[in-house]
Amino acid sequence: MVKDTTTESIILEAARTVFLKKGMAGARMQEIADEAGINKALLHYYYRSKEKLFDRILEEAIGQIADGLNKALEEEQSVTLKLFALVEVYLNVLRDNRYLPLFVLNEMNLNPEKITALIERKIAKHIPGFLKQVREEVEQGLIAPIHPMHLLLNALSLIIFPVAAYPVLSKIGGAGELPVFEAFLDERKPGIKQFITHALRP
Amino acid sequence: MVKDTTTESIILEAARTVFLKKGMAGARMQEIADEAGINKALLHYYYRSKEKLFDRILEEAIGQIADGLNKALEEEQSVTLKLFALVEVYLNVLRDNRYLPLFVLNEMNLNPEKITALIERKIAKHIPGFLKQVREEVEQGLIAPIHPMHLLLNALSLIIFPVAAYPVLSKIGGAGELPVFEAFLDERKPGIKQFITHALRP
DNA sequence: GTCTATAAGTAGATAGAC
DNA sequence: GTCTATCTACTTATAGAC
Repeated sequence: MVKDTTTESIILEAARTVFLKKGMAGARMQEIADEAGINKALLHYYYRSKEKLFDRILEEAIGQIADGLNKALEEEQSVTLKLFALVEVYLNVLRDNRYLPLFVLNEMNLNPEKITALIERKIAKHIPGFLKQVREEVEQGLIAPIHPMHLLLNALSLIIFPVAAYPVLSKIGGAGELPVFEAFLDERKPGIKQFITHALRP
Repeated sequence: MVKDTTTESIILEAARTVFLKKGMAGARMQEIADEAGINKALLHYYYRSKEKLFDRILEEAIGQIADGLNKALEEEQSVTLKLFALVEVYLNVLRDNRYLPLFVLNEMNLNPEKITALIERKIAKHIPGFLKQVREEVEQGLIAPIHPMHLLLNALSLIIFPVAAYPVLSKIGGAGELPVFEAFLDERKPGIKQFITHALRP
């Protein structure tokens, strides 16, 4: 993969870094310019306004989340294996984008209309099928009875929350300190899988 | 409970509403003044600066989280019942403060030093004891083997994430719509308890 | 395309009347 | 204590030289 070095992509990379960490309200065009090693005027030359630049980054972020969900749920597999795939896919994405969840959740609260438009068509492709599959496996006695939507929610919670909360968690760990971020994620993978597996035993 | 109607408490209530929803960077003193039905100058009369007012709200918010955790873990009960208590306590708090988790997580990312100082002494009182208890119950075969810290983390994830993500989740629900917020929380309580119970069966 | 300089608008904070 | 008016600093955005 050749790294893009055009001014435009350098700006996007810088905008990603700043917006993801600070959000729309907290980000400064000056900081993005500094991060990109250019000046403010050039940002406006490529993207007319802060909002347009932000929208670009936001759409990209939602795309990552949607892609992960769709990729994990589209394969023809058991419910358990689909959830395992979700663990793998998302934790790999989050390893390089630890601010992604908080960023999207935040902007959703501040600007529901904007995100709703982006999210509805991208996500939800494979969700109804997955929920149906859960109901079937429950009926067949393959997994313990559970509300399908809550199962998906539980899996997403176990995957995403610890990543988003890592900075806080590392402070309340008390005696048993939390390992550094990457090692922590490596621990979570089997931890989550085991927890889900146990919970779904019939 | 008699509602406090002093100017000071009216300001705090307004600041709570605005800061919790928009964060430090997104909040505007003018908006807080409007919400309180007073003017900007008066905010500065009571709290010298935006930051001082914000700090007051932040400390309060962290207090709520710490109190919930301590209250749930301090009783002399089994691991499972402590986690059940955590579900009850937190979901009751979050019912009236749905922005609480995102608010704290965000500000932690933006200003780690500030929160770290507040969090370390308040939280972590009962956590080491709880972790030890988990290890003991595992050894005694009362619950399935699990890493104590991950169990606590899993419980917190299942409780908090769906609340924080509710606005997004209600959009990706697809066919099976999510119920309104309060009803959703009522569903989560037994849902989480069941999931944890199943996962911990030896 | 990229820069410097600056305009225009906004937000936090203060002065001073009542 | 509470208000109106104002100051100062910051932020986005544009004009115009190179």
